[in-house]
Amino acid sequence: MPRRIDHDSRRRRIADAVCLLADERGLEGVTLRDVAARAEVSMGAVQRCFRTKEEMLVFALTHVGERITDRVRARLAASPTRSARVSLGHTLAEVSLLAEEHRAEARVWLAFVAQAAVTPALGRVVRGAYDELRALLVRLITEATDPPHPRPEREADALLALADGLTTHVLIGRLSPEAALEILDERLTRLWEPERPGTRRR
Amino acid sequence: MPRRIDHDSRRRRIADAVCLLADERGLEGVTLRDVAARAEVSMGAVQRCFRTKEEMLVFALTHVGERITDRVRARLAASPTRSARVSLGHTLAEVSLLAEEHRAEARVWLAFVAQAAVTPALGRVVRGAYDELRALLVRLITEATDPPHPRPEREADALLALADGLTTHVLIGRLSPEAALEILDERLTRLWEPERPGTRRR
DNA sequence: CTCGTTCCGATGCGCTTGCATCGGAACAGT
DNA sequence: ACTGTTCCGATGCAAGCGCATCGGAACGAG
Repeated sequence: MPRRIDHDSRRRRIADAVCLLADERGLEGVTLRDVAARAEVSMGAVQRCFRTKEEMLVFALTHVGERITDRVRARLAASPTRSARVSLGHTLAEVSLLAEEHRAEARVWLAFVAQAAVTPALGRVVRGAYDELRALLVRLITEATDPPHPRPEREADALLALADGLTTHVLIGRLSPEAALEILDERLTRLWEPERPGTRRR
Repeated sequence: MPRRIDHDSRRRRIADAVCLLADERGLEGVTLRDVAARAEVSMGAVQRCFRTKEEMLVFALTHVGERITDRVRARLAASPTRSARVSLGHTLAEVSLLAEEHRAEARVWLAFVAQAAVTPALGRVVRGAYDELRALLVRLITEATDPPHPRPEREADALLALADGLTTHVLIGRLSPEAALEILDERLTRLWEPERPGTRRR
């Protein structure tokens, strides 16, 4: 048997390097050479781990996606005693990557999402991550409302889109994280208001 | 005097070519040569119009941004008789670029926004476009609500972020344009409901 | 120790990139 | 017709790209 190398850890290491570079210069700034340098491995090692650049990007994207969804789940599991409303709020804040220390992750995610709109392979991964988050939100919404929300899926889609948009606007410097949190919170508050069409309309 | 060339129209022609390519392959697929070919001019012409590639991208981004804001304004001006609620709805739908024929524009915008998070020059342009749209929304919200909305700016930010997020999710194939419209519409309906905290909360 | 196998660093190839250069085409004024 | 000015197509260049190749290092089994 030949020498033992932990491929998985190396792949993760490379994925982290991809994220670092994508955060600094965007996805187009990610080249095999620079990735290898950042991961402190040779180009040959990178090529052994991933047959093509796209394969590497897909892996890195999956890696980030899992890190995010895992963190969201963990945060949820860590405080099961809170009210459903608070859980939902914390979950959404986590999804929005508003914390300062996750800003880089948010930039990377945004870069990947944009590319995912034109690269099918990336699109599948991105959709997978969102599907997972949505399922989680659906569950939270159902648990949190009494009587149960009539369309938790629709509500989850709305919240997910809002969180995403807020992240983007924070990233381009148009919104402060605090403002984004406020908006998210206000939106959640309305979740517990019954619909009353026909009032105060011009 | 030398031969007369309409620089502005050529610049716009080149900007359109940039958008076409960005739509197909993302921003990294935009190269000077391909742009020149798509615009059916020589590379020399492109270089004469824009000193650097970044200058070209900034111009193209500005071009798209103006096209979008202009269209939104036009749609608003074209039907001043409608109720404020309807105007707001149409405006937001336009901002979200949900119409099939604007899908390409949406992809281009998303690509630029993602890059804007790491390229200051692009960031300024993107922020400018959003500022304009926000001002417009603030005005519409103020006009549409009675009594006047207490924080129209915050509301405008929320709507803008939601519209943006919805656009993104439509682009990656997670939401149908119809679903996005529904979410937008429901969100608008709630604009006319008074806040009633404390009800039906678990 | 000697294989047999697995791994990878170095190197190079073919191509593309953004950008600089420049000779000459295209005109307006005289 | 000549000149002066403005423009641009073609070409070249250094750098960087993704990827293929391969000799030898590293190690376990016998």
